[in-house]
Amino acid sequence: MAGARITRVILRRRTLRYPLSAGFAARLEGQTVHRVERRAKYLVVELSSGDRLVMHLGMSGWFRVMPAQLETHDHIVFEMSNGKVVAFNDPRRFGLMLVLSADELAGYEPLTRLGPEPLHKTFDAAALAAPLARRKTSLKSALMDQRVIGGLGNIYVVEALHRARLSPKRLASTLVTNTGAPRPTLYELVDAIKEVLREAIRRQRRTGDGNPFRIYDREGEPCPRRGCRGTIRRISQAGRSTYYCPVCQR
DNA sequence: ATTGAGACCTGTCGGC
DNA sequence: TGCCGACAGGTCTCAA
Repeated sequence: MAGARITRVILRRRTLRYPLSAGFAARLEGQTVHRVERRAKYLVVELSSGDRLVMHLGMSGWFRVMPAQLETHDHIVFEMSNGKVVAFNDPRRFGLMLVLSADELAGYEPLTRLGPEPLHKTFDAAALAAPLARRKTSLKSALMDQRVIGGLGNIYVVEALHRARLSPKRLASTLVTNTGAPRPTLYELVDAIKEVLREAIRRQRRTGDGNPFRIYDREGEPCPRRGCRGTIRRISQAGRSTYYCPVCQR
């Protein structure tokens, strides 16, 4: 899409998580896409008009480029001046699309509230220490909070905690000393978070052949850590499934 | 102010 | 085969 003009927007469904605003398509048609950026789990498309198209995939949203044919849940279709057709497919309709002016974007709370980007150069143990110290909840729940760190979801929190050998049930504040300094385990967690994300980006997609994760959705399987004899367990935390090894994650 | 539960939707899967 | 409940990658709102 970047560099091309949006020639037509087809709304096959006018409501995703929210109803699309009146004039949604009109504000997009005729605009050239200057760039496509990402902030946490939000996609932000900068248009020649100065407007921004903000999108979120929710749970089940994804894009197909040049689909052979449109399917049931292809709710929004972008036709581009370079001939590309991009379809947004989202069965559960937890996804989101809206057009904001630059000013509106700057004040858009879901974005302004977000915590730091885990792959940004300045993200480190010190950046996590303060928000974790304040929390009275589990480490798992704290990392799921987008104000603490922007862009980690259930799968990658689970994977990072296993890699860092940290129990998801541990109190978030136990990774920080009483003077507010990161404990050694917090440095390991930060490294683990960066690793799981970089690996996921390298892999490009969740599904290829089977489950690509070490822990996620592997209840009952042996812990993959070398030398560990534990069995992966599934528990529920704040309504979400957590997978972990009770033997090596402490 | 923080936290967890429930809601929003549809599809899939396992058990009976 | 068919039905039913549980569960799914996220976020918002609400009550405690």
